[in-house]
This record gives sequence, structure tokens and C-alpha cells, in this order.
Amino acid sequence: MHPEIEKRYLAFAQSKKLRQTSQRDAIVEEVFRTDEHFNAEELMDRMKKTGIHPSRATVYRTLSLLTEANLLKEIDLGDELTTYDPNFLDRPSHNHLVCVDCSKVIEFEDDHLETLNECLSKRLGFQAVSQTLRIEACCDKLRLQGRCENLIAARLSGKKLKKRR
Amino acid sequence: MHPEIEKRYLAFAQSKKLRQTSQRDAIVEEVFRTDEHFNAEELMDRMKKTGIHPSRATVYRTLSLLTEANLLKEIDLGDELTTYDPNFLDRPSHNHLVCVDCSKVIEFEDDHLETLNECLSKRLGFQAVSQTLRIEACCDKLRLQGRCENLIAARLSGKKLKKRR
DNA sequence: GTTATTGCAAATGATTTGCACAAGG
DNA sequence: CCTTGTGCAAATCATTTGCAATAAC
Repeated sequence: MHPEIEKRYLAFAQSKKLRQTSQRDAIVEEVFRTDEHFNAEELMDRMKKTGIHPSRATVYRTLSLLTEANLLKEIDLGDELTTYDPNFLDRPSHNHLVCVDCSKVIEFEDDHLETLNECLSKRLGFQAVSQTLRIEACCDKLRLQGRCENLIAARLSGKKLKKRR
Repeated sequence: MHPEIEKRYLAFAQSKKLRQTSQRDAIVEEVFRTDEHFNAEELMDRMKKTGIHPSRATVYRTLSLLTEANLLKEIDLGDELTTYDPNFLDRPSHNHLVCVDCSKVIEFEDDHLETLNECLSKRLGFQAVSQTLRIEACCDKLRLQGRCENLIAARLSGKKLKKRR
């Protein structure tokens, strides 16, 4: 876990007078163990492997806390459930490209976007607070070469692919 | 109703061999009577005023059809329910700015955004299919003048404001 | 001890679906 | 007729919540 995350979490916990519990500690630990996106169900599965089995309610409650602490961000990847993104501390203004074929998610940053956002908001008479850009696209590989390892991997792992809207 | 919409709807209905029913006709009519965004519940309310009272199921089924026909687009305005936008025929690539104070939604178009999208996708090795940009912002009026008629109107109408994430 | 936290099961709320009946072509 | 569409009520599914038991501090 990134030391900055830990520091901020501790500060948050202190300010909210949160008690230290094994369940919550384990969840926070697991959430920030990698930089992967996840949903609540996937986190439940990951928790099982750690040996600590917090209830679904506790998982959801902890995710809310981390979101409130601005350590986690709820994002919408175009499916019906909430995805959590633990990478906004490192890259505060990144956005997401989702492959319509394999559901692979790619994070990207672009300075133009920030500028654009500022201009736009100003033009419309607003102060920008946050922006969310989601690009749906299909990968050149699949289109040009007829195969894409992400798609193959997704199918093998039984990952449920996004239904096309 | 925009004649182009009607034309496309008829073509779609024909291609799918849809039967003509009073309920569906009335829903389609009402959906495209104005250019306002709406959610399923609001549409139900609007339908009541037309004298035709289709069931919730029929409303949802018709919304799905119109979405499939590309006459309506499901958008995410940051709350928990699906919003439908009937304005994508006129302005195929517009996006949305949502006021964090009054939940007012402003549609905007920007050529830079299209260009940016192309460049980005290309840079990442993808072919852009669609983009969704949502900007959350607070209006200058409320900030500078301490009041904003949208907020007042929203409160008066009992409109439920977005919960801040 | 006092108060926060947990786990369970039940509640919620938007959307979907199975099915019997009604209506379009 | 034959098949599609409708309405109802029940089902879904992610997420939230009430409450009694448990654990922090």
C-alpha cells in the first residue's frame, strides 16, 4: 500500500473517530494492494483469499468510507454495477477507455482535456468541479488481426462481458 | 414530433414487424413531444396527463425499443437511475454538464472533443465508437450572487436533488 | 461501560420477466 | 386464427438498513 494512502487513511480514520477492526483493516489493505479496478463482488472474492471473511455489509460500508475519504472513486464503466478505482491519488484526473469487445479498461490522462474542461465550463458560466470521460472503442488488434489476447483471456476466465447497449 | 424521428421510427417499426398499439403510439408521441430529458418515472407521470395510462412494463419495453432504434439514448447523469435523452438525432455528439447545486443539465457540443477523442483512441490503438463526457460544475450565479433560479425552481417543484458523491 | 462495528436477514428501488388475457393484422 | 403486445404481479439484483450481538477503547 502506497505510504501516502496509508497516511491519508489514518488521518481520515482519526478525524472520524473510526475504531480499528480486523475486518476494516483487511479490506483497506486489500483494496490498495494492487491498482486494479474492482466491484463489490470481486472484492468479496479477493477478501476470501486473505482468510478474513467480512460480511457484504461491511465491505460496502468500508467502500463508502474510502470514497468519502477520497481515497477511492466510484466510476461508471457502462455496466449496471459500481466500479471502484483506487488510482486517483496517483493520477487525479485520468479517464477511461473501455474496449467494447473485451471490456478491457485503459486509463489515460490528457492535458488537453483539462484545458477543454476549463474553457467549456467558463463558456457556459460554470466552475468545473469534476469531469468524467468514458470512451468506448474497439481495439485495432481484434479488427485488423482478428484476435485479441484480452478477449481470449476474458473468455477463458469466464469474465462476464459487458452487454452492448 | 420531428418528421425525421417519425420517419425513422416507422422504418424501425416496419423492419421489426411491430404492431401498432395505442399505448406504444402514445408513448412515442410523448417522448418526442419536447426535447427534455426524463427518466421512466417522469415519463409515467407525463403519460397520465395524456389520458393514456400504459403500464410501467410497457413504458420500459417501449423505451428499450426506442433505444435499440437509436432514437433515444440512455445517459448517466450521476444519479442512480437511467435518464433518457431524445436529442441525439439533432445533435449526435453532444455531452452534458450537470450543476452540482441545482442538478440543472446543460447540453453542449464541442468540436475539440471529437478531435481529442480521435487522437486519443488512435494513440492508444483503438477505434473510437462513442464517448461520454459528463462535467460536474457549480454555476457562477449561485457562487457570485448567492442565488440561482434553477435551484429555487428545483426546490419549489420538490425535485429531488442529486446526492453529492 | 459506552459507543462504534459487525453480521444477518429483511428492505429498497429501479428494472425485468413469466404468464394469462387482449388486440393487431 | 396466429402472433405480438399489454398488464399484473412476482422476480432480480446491487446496494442499503434495522437490529441484536460483539468488540474497541
